[in-house]
Amino acid sequence: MDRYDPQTIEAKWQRIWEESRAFEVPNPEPGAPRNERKNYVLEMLPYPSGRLHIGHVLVYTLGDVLAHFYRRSGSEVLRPMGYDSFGLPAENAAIKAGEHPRDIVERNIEAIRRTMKRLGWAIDWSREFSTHDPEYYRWTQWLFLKLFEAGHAYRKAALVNWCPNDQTVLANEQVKDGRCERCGFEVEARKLDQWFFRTTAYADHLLDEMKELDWPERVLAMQRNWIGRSEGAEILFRVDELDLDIPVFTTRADTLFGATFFVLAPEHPLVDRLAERSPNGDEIRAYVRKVGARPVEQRAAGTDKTGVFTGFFATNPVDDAKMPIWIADYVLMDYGTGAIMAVPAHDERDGEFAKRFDLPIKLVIDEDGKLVESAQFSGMSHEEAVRAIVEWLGSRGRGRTAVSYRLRDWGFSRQRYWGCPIPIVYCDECGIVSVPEEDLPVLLPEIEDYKPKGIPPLAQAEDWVRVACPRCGKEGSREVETMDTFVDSSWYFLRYCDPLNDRAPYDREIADYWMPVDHYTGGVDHATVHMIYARYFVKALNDLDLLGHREPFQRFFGNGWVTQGGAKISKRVGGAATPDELVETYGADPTRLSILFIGPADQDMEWTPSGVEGIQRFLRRLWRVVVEVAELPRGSAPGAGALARKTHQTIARVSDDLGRRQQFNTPIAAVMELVNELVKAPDDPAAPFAAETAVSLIQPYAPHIAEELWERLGHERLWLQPWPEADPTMLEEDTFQLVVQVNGKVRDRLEVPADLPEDELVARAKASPKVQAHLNGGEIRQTIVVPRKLVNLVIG
RNA sequence: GCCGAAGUGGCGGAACUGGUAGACGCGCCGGACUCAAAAUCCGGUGGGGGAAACCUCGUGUGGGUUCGAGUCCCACCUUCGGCACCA
Repeated sequence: MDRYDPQTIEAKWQRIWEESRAFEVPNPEPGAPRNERKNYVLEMLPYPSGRLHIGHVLVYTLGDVLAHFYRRSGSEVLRPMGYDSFGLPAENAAIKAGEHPRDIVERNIEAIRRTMKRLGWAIDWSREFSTHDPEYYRWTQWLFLKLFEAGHAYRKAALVNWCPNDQTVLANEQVKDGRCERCGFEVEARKLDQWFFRTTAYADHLLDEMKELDWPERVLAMQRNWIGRSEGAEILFRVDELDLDIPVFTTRADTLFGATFFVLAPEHPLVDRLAERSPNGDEIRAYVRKVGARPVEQRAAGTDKTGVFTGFFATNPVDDAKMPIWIADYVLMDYGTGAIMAVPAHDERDGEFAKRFDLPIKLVIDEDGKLVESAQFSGMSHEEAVRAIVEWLGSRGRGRTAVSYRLRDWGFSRQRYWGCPIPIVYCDECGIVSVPEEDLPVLLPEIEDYKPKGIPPLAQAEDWVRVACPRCGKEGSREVETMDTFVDSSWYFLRYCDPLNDRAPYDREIADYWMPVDHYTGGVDHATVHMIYARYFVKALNDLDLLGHREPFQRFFGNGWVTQGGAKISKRVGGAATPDELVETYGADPTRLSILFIGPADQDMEWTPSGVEGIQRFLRRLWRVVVEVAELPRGSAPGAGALARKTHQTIARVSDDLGRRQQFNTPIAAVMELVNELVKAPDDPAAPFAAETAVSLIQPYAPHIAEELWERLGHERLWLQPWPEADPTMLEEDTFQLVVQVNGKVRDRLEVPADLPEDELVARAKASPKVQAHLNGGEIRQTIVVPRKLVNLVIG
């Protein structure tokens, strides 16, 4: 008998799958009815700034298991793959290596593809693309133009992180403790005109439409936090000297009588006017200039509060008290209205500020949470008072209920080279002009030096920048900023539906057929940014009538982190085993099984080689026993013995775990149990059935060995075989172990026929000598019978 | 501070709707095969007591509901994750 040799059989079956294009799936014919059996299985696409690591093996194997399971269960499965190949990490790696980012990225893609094929993942390779392909980003640009023309994309001045030493804009991730990650210089804030998508316009849609999603609660909670909807009121405060009203957002209208001063954000539009008319205008201007140079992220909590008095007063609408107006950087311009009423007694930050500048503190809520010193509202609870005060203000035209969000508009300009060019021309006459559709793609130009230095690198490509205005024909200049890579990944799942389309990003009918993604898998670290943006994109496209769906990802599975030696694996950690090394050492099937066997895939896990060794033992056992069974003469029907029942039970368990429970470790244990039983009884009439079933059930996890053994059992193309179905009548044993409890404690276990009536169960329970000993002749007050489980005798 | 998830043997983890706690695997112990080793196979393996039958304790802590709680309820502790000068 030959031994299990993973390398040989894996190469064999990978060649067969490739030659037969086993996992390609055709698109529907035009006009085809919607297929209820379609199933779009997708995992987040890899970022090719490096090679694959064990974390990828987990995600893509998990997707693979589902794809095989759903396909064999009768679904038409779409499972594509691509590469998120634009972006900063690739560009930084390129700068470091002195190479072109394209060369680095394409070399990595080659290596990643090879690794993916060695792991035997069942991917439809005919749909593969990279986001840096002009044929892809052409359509990224096209979609941008649609959004721009519909008013979803706009330009406004916004602060960026600026490193004065490197003369460049830094992404937030490149700023550590207020300093440039590379050179250590203190980061400054600079105001730049930049591109934004109006994600805030979708805040309520993003929130409300989450209800339809089949996502883990923790991920939904993350998105809710990120959107940060809070309900409160907008209240107008009068400034008599300036003859104007300043609106304020508050969730604590009940504390209005405790407001003792008023604060504006340094960027508030009224600040200039106040400075102009104020005796200490110079001081105000100096303060605003000073704090304005600090990035908003650096105005951190915990540091001493700073501020400046303007000399003006606002009037409290409830009691006409005069409140001094201050300017302080603890108030943020981009939340609420950029102005607050300060209630030092009941707000920690206002309290700190009041102590620092010796401002009055007025208590308006007592220990019982009731209002005091609040005129006719005194004695009310928090909820009552909020409602009553806002109503009172409303009747005088001084306030109304309002909602505020933490979510910001998505700033997607990047002052970098390696990204999708923004198809816009600036013209002195016409302003901001779209590049006409027929001129797409706007190709990323080749430039000498793409290192960042003060101006965006694309500005160096002068011939490229100078271009005739598409509208008036006079000389204009191209947009030199590029798009955030999250734009690329906000619609890639649509392109997979129709990746070769050269007339549109996708055919609407085809996208509507495959979408939404039925099963999305990826790291929870992308649960907010990427998955909020993708949801926003799909909703916006839906509103533009470019798509028939409003959500991209119906079901989401957030996989855990894989650690090795305690370190989180994101890049290649020294000493960590790579997927290629694992495949060479153990084989693809053992690697795939062991990563999913460690534990629940949605929790963090530690990868250790000892796990693979256990899996290898299991696969060798499987191999031996199946080959042994295959060589025996084919006997009679499986019958209804213990092994046949165990086999049906295993089918039911594995199917339920994969389909309903989304549990990926326990099916492996279930098949191991079955194989253990089979090893004990290879001569059982049900042995061939058990062997075939074990092979069939393990196929999604270990497709190579499964295919090889399937062939040896005299069949072919297991990957096309229907998923096994359990016979419900075979799931129950004809006897069961009756648990007998006395006062809830297990005292005996009796093997009894399954069809025994209840009174007989009780009779047998009482007859047990062990039970007798514990009954002690006492009177039985209550008898509980759980059919097919237990009898509990309660004595006094 | 607000929101969310999780605490079970030496280890990773099972136990789905309240009903035999510890499936499966790792490790460890003992045995078989072997000149020996590897591989493989068989048996054992939560703590305490007992020669044994068996008894007893046991799922982060303290209460509660229930005939019965790892599972439900209340309070607390710890760990991890998200948000956070967000008014």
